[in-house]
Amino acid sequence: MASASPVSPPGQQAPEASVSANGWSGQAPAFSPLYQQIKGLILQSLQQGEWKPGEVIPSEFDLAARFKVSQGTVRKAVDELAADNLLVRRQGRGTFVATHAEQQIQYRFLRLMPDTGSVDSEGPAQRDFIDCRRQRASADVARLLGLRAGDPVLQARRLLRFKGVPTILEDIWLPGGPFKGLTAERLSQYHGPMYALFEAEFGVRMVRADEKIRALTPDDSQAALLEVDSGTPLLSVERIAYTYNDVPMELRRGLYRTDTHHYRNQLS
Amino acid sequence: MASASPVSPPGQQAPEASVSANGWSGQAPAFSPLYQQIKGLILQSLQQGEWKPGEVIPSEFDLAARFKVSQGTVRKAVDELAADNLLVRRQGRGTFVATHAEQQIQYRFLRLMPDTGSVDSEGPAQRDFIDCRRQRASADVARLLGLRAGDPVLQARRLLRFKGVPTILEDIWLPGGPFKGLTAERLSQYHGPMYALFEAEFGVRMVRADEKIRALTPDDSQAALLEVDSGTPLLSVERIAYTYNDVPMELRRGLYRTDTHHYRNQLS
DNA sequence: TAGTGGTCTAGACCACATA
DNA sequence: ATGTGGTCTAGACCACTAC
Repeated sequence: MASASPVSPPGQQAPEASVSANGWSGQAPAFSPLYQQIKGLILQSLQQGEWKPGEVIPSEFDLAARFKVSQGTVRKAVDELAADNLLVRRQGRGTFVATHAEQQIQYRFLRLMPDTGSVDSEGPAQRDFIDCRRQRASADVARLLGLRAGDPVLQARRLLRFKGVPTILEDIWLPGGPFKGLTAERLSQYHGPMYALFEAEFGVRMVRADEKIRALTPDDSQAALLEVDSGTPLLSVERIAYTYNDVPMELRRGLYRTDTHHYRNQLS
Repeated sequence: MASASPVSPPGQQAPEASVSANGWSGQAPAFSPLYQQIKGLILQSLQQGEWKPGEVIPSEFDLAARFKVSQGTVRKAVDELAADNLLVRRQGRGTFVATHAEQQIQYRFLRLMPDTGSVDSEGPAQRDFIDCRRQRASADVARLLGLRAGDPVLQARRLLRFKGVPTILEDIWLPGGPFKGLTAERLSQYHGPMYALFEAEFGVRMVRADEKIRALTPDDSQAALLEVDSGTPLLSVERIAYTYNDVPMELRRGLYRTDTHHYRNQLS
């Protein structure tokens, strides 16, 4: 098997460093540090599913041999991928592909916290799927998901209750292609983080997300579902979740009650 | 001058590694990696003002000599401090102490963005100080600032306008001790980030902050100042800003209009 | 030209996990 | 006992900045 080999960077003390021409197909900077190239190659393997979420990846020495670089260079690449939350290092055990499943934190991307007590103390959320159907993307949904208006999308609405109190009402849009075969039944049967289901059954891994937060008052149907009256101010959270290479894979519009919870953010 | 020297970690190939006893005064883990100890020592120097915001710190080799470790170990310590935004590396020039002044980003901790256009395109905010006075800390302000109820605090209220539109109304509480001598005049005269003023005149550097976000409707006076009617939902942002060692130094309660702006957050 | 941070390598030893 | 990641060192060379 032909093992991948990084572009030789200019003038390091490489034993058999060769011509400076490189084989880039993209328009990225012609020369990037070796460890960045290795990072890219590992990313590619992750993307292609060579190692699945939750699995170990080869040891640093194995990767170093495969890519024909030193272990220290692989280490730096892996360090960055770990800092990006794509890999998780565990001393003595190995390096693992990050996953939304089997995690301490139930919802990695959910920033809503109870005002008193901890996330664990309120126990698992009760989730009711209200609706799930196939439809055609509206102009704005298409734009946010990188589709064309009219492309097939899945739309779902669900309500999350904490300690019985309806707290989050979410509308979710997924591109039809990658999620072909997803049904309302499957969604409501599944217990565990939605993103873990996406990983396991559709090979779609959400690696980062952007949120835009506003305050607004709900319409009548939203108010009824959240059991508040229609003048109650709520947090509106629009999330776009991305898989590798900044490809948008989910649009989520949530309404959060903030009478007993708050959205927490850490700045630095 | 006696140069600081880190504790010898157990069993590395240190030429003159000595007894395993160490001189820790705190209750931190008895043995931490060398680079963590170096990080602590650098942090201490930052804290004591040995290098001021915006200044260069000594080169990695100089620090290595001072602490009697290798340059690579200093590098790892500095890397972490740079990752924490306490230091800024600039290739070819040196490593600098991070500052809230002289930065591209006007407000490092402000997450409110215009819905259309960029932060720059709307120009600098117009800032009106409405109020600034010395008072005694209420129970909850004291708790959040780590003071006792009744301790002296400074309280200020200001309004930020973007393109003339009143958008942010903030109440700010500062502990009286560290900010002794701060006056309403000084605040309103100063043009530039508030945290830069704190650095320059009081030696207080804000290094991180926590925010709790809610939706609510304003009271009449708040509504009047923001020029909205009192049923308008607004974002409530409670920020606690910390200096080194997680010491709280500011409490800020902001009301944000989100009709033309939104709060942006990036998850990963 | 000199000095800084940035990259890459190589080798030693440690801490931790598993069998 | 073996293998993993974690720490530490040492030295070479590169890229950028300033003088």
